[in-house]
Amino acid sequence: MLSQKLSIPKGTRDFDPETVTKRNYIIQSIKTIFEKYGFQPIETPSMENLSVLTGKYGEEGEQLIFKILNSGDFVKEISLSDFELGYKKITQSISEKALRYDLTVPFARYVVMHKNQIIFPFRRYQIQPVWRADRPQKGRYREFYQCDADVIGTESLICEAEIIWMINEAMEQLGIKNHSIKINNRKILSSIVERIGMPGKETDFCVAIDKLEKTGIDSVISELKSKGFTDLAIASLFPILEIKGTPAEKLVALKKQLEKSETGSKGILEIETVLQYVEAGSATISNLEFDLTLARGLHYYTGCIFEIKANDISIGSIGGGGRYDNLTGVFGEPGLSGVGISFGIDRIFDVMQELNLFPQQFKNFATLLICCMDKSSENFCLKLLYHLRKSGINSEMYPDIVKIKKQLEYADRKKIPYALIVGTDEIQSGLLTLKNMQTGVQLRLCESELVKKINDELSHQQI
RNA sequence: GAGGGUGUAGCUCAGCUGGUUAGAGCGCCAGUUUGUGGCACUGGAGGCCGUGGGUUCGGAUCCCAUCACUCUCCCCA
Repeated sequence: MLSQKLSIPKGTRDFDPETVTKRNYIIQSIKTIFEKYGFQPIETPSMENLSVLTGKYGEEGEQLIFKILNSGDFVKEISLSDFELGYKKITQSISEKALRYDLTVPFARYVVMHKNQIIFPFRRYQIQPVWRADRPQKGRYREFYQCDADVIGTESLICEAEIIWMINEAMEQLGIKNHSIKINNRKILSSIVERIGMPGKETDFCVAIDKLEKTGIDSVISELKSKGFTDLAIASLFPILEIKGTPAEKLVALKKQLEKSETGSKGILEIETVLQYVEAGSATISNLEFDLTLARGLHYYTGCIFEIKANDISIGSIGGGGRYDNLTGVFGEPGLSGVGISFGIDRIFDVMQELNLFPQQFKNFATLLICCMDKSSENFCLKLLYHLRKSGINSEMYPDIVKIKKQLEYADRKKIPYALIVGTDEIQSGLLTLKNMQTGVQLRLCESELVKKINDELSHQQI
C-alpha cells in the first residue's frame, strides 16, 4: 500500500482514455447536430460573480451553488456582529465568486453584456462542465457536462419544433432507440392551477405533479394536500389528469376543460402549433409525447417545456429544456424571449454504457507499434517512425530496448493492430517484418509496400 | 436536510455462532520460449482486516464511536 490514501472530491471522477474517447464521441455527435442547425459555439468562464447566480435557481438550487472563497485575508472584513446575522451574511463578505450551476444563466448574462454585437435571433450552443454541491448518487454528479443549445430573441414556435428535431436526431445518432421526448406547456399548467381554484400555487403544483409517473397518484395527492390544496381542488384535477390518447386526442379533450382560460387556450395553441410545425418539416416523430404531468423544476420556464427520457434505464432525464420569456430581465434587459435544450452527457454516457451502444473500435489509438530490437537500430526506427506518421499512420515506437516479448505484449494490451519488428536483419535486407496482431500473420515488406498494405487493410476494415 | 447499506491483497469478494502462520478468483511480476503477444503450466511478490476505543485469556469476527464510500428520498442533468 502506498503511503497515502489518495482521493478526489465526492461526486467528481477521473476519466481514463477509453472513457474520454467515448465522451468525445457523444459530444462530437451532438455538436455536429447543433452546427447543422446553425447554432454557434460560445464559452463562458467556469466561475461567475456570485451575484449573477444568486436568486436564479430558487432556494433549493441556491444551496447547491459551489462558492469560491475569496483570496487573501477574507476574515478581516468580518465583524463579530456579522456572525450573529448568520452564515448568509458572512457568505456575502467572504465569497464573491461561484462555479457555474448551469449554462443558461451565464448565457443570459452573456447576451446582456454583448447585446450590441450579437446578431439576433441568436442561436448559440455551449458544451461545458457545471458544478452542483449536491449529494451524489446514481446518475448524479457534482461536476458534470451540459450541452446546451438556445435560440434567443424570437418568440417563434418554429424554434420549439427545431429543438424536437434536434433531440430526435441526437437520439437516433447515438443509438438510444427506446426513448421518449416529452412536451408540455407551462401556460397549460398554470391554467390548470387556476381552474382548480388554487392560483399562486403553481410551483407546489408543478413539483408534485412532476412525480406522478414515478411515485403514483396517491403520493401526489398526499403531497398536494400537505401543500394546502383542498380536497375539492384535488378532485377537480382528476378529469384533467385522466385525459389519455395521442397528442391530438389529448389536445381536443383538454380544450374542453380549459376553454374558459385565456392562458390555457394559449398554451394549447402553442402545443398545437409546435406539433404542426414538427410534422410540416418531417414525418411524425413517434417518440414525441404530450405529457400533462411534465412540469420541470426550473421556475423560469413560461411556455413549452421538454424532457428526454431513456426508457430502458432508470436514471432520471437525460435532457430537458423549455421556453423562457424573460430570462434576461433580471439582468436589466427585458423582452427577450428564448427557448433551449440541454443534454446531460454524463447521463447519456451511463445509458449508452449500460446498453452497450458505443462503437467497438474505440480502444486503439495507435495503428502501429515499432518494436526496435537493439540500440544500433534505433536511428533507423526513428526515421521510419517519422515517415509512417507523415504518411498518416498513427504510430508509436517502444521507447526502451527490451525483449520483443515485452514489446508485443504492450501492443497486445493496447490493442494496437500492427507491430513492426525492426532489427539488424530487417535493416540489412531492407525488408521489414510486419505482424498483424489479430491474425498473427507476419509479412516481410519494404517501406513503401508497408504503408500501402496498412492503408489497404484499414480501409477494408472500416467498410 | 432524512433514512438504509458497505469498509479484508491492485480489483471483485469469502472468512459461519470469537481460537493459533487471514483465503479464493482475476490482475501483477518471473520462468517454461536468448527475435514473437493472446492460450497453458510452474513459481513469486503483495494485507496495521477503514480508524480509535471497549468486552475477552484471545477480536477480521461481538459492542460503542468516528471517518470514508455507496444507495434511496428531497431536488435535479
